Amino acid sequence: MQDFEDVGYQNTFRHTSAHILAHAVKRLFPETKLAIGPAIENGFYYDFDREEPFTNEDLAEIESEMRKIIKEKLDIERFELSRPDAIKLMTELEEPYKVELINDLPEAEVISFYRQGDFVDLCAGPHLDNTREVKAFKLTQTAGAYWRGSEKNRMLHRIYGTSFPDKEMLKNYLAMLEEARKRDHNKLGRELGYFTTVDYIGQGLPIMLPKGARVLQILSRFVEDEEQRRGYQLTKTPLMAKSDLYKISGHWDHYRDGMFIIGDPEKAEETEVLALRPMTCPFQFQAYLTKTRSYRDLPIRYNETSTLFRNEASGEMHGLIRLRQFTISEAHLLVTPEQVEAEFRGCVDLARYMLDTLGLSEDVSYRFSKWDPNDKEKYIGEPAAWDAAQDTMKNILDHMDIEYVTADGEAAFYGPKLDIQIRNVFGKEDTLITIQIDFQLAERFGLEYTDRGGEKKRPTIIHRTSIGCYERTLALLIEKYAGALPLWMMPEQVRILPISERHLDAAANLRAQLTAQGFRVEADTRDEKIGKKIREAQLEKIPYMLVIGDQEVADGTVSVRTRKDGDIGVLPIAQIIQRMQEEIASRKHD
RNA sequence: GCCGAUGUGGCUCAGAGGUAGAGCAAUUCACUCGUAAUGAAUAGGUCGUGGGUUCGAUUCCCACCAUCGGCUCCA
Repeated sequence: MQDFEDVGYQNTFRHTSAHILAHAVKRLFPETKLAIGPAIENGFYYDFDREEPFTNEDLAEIESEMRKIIKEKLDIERFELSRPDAIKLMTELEEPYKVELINDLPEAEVISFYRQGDFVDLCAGPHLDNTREVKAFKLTQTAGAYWRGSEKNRMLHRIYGTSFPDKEMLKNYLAMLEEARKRDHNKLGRELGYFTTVDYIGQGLPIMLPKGARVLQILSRFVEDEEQRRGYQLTKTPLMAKSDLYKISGHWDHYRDGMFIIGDPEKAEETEVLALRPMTCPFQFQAYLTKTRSYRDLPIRYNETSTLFRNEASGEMHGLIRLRQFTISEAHLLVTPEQVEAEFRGCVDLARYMLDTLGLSEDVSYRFSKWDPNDKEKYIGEPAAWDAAQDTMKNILDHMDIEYVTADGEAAFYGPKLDIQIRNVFGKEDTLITIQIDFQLAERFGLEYTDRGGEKKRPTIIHRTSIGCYERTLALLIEKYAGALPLWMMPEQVRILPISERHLDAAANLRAQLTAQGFRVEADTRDEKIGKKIREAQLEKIPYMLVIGDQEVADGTVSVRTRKDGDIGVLPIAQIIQRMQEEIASRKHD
């Protein structure tokens, strides 16, 4: 058997699985039209066009048909056809999507097909030799998906599945998914009391409960302090502005669907039209514009813990990951062309420092997001400015030890981005941090500085975040640590557990003592058995549980349990304080 | 926005066309307790919202809202 760790083989394996899926669907529902069915990271899918969506019962039926096809041990054969013959074959089989695909293939492309029994599919391959090799598979879900990924096209029915060379591997994979589900911030974050949502408040507008709000506060204080150390100046700018501002920035023309607009743009002559801010840039630029600037003043680094509002489409919201209102560690750096590289590096360095401190470094990858020169709707500015900004960024990236992938059409509307992508427990990727170079907005806003020789110049603008959007970061932290956040950012660090009523005073005293030392500490003073109090504290992932009873009161000690190591013994209070202080100071994470 | 699923007390879940249950949690009393789940009692739901069908709906139909999984979009 070949090595399943080999990505090439794995893709071949999953791709053949997709063909078996399509084969089964065609047997059971012959009127179904085939679209495409690739291997993906953890499995495969196939898109089908048919009137009725697939039900769970259909899936079970398809699975058993797939089992039959595998048992039939069908050989998989490749053959090639000329373009006219290929089109003829697919037309005969009434597969319009395949015909469309063939027509779009480049002139020189070899057009190949794969056959297994009575099933034929247009396919570049490669494939396994025989259907029997797919020993273990499972259809995991159905979903809608647009033909060729465009919302202008027809929505097809997609079936997702996964497959492995043996049953044990499938079982392990499904068990891993089950574990990931337990860490899902959207479930765990609610259970642990970090946040909630209310249907009459609306989508993408979470209530941050005391624990969640506390973590956001801890993180933002940490970020603001660190940025101050690195020469940033904090601003506090309005959450909304007149439409005039966004007309200058380009948001009005290029981002209006993404904004919450107050007032009626149709009656702009008579009434005020405002919009909640989707980004902070134009506001911080106004701070720059308050006086004339010299090259000696640059770089200027404005940071802000900035709440933004984006009118995301209704189906986009998800837990704390996609919101309509969120708060981001925002900054804009106004720099001379000579300073761009050093300042950009500084931004990357800060982002990496943040990721290290949070313990997320291993989960990220870097993406160089460029514009799409053909999409005039989405972007502002001339190709020359884009080329300059992209060349500058590429040059910097290539001189840093950063491995990155390039993505076309992922830029912001005003400039290219370095996106730091993070994978969550399910392997799903999102942008956590972004650093952008902008050669456009300085012109639009008339930002300038006087250069050494006395001439007026445009500063280059770096847009960046250091830790990303706080809510999203919290979501990833909850998943990363399964709710057991590192001590320094834990909303409740210590819980005191008096064994009986006669230890309540001692518990209150200890609580006061620890609070005075700066710990976030609570006491469980309910009339409950000690075992139950401990159990509940464990479920809440409280890092330190201090049990206090007769012996401890007499000796000035506490019985210490940690969520990680369990019972670590009876220690003098001073000693446990020192231990916790050291752990907090080191910002240790497991 | 599109496709699909879901929505019963704080949580997990039963239930059925005739006006709702269980366990855990909560409250009270007893027990004053050394690593969750002692006993007794009490309270808590117009079954997501609004229409419609029906003698009657939470259960059937429609619309809307929210949540979840995808697509598209995006921090």
